[in-house]
Amino acid sequence: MKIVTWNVNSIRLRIDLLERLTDEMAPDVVCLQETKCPDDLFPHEALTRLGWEHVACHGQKGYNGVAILSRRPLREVRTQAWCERPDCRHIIAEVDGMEVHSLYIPAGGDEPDPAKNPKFANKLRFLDELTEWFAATYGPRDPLVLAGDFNVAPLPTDVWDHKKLLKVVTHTPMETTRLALLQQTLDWVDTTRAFVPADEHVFTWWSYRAADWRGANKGRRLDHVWVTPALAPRLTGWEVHVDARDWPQPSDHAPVAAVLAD
DNA sequence: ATGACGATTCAAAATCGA
Repeated sequence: MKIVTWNVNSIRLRIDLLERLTDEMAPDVVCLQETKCPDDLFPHEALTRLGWEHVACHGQKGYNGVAILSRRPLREVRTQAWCERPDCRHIIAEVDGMEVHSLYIPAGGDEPDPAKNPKFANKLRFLDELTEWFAATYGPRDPLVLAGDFNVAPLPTDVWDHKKLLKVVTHTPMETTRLALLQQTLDWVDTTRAFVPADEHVFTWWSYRAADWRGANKGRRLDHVWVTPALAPRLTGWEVHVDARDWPQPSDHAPVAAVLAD
């Protein structure tokens, strides 16, 4: 069972890249973020042609949007709203005895000060609400997968320069401490870091503004697949499909995979 | 320090991303 998460940055614009992802990564489940597509315009027919017969989507016009694509049937599809906002950022479905969550945590704007920047305040509240909800709703023995664009780079090696980014949104202590609290709720296993030592850099996002993204390599690890301890013994592999950042008209995020034994 | 890019939207310039 291979689970991929990808911030696609427009599902309609990048449907051909989703075909390439399907071919090159051969996932069983794909969690998408930033689909930027209302549900009535979601490209179901194109996805069916790619073999994605089971699709759950939760989208709106222009912004946000999440989806789950699956080879096998999805059950109990539902969505979650946060911070009393209409944003489409969280969809949940059961597949093969697991509950899969596709999650898009807010970016948070530029200024990392909740008193000055309402978007950053909203991001912190979003993280706090998630933490309270997971702690109240589930236990570590529930078989859960939490995958998505968390918009937080938790470890010093999850950014290209830890010191330079401490005051940059995605890597501030206000965000990383909150993400750590979320991780503690169910003793979530960060699947990429189950394989890559904490002193090694891993990135999943590179800005569109870099002239030479690969050469400069000023990346951040914003995309994550977490599993509960119930699923952790089945974890057998990981991948960041970095080459996807070089596909024609790419997303600025690379797909991230976790592999679980069947 | 600024801007660099890219997607979307009542279709031109603004907003958002991170």
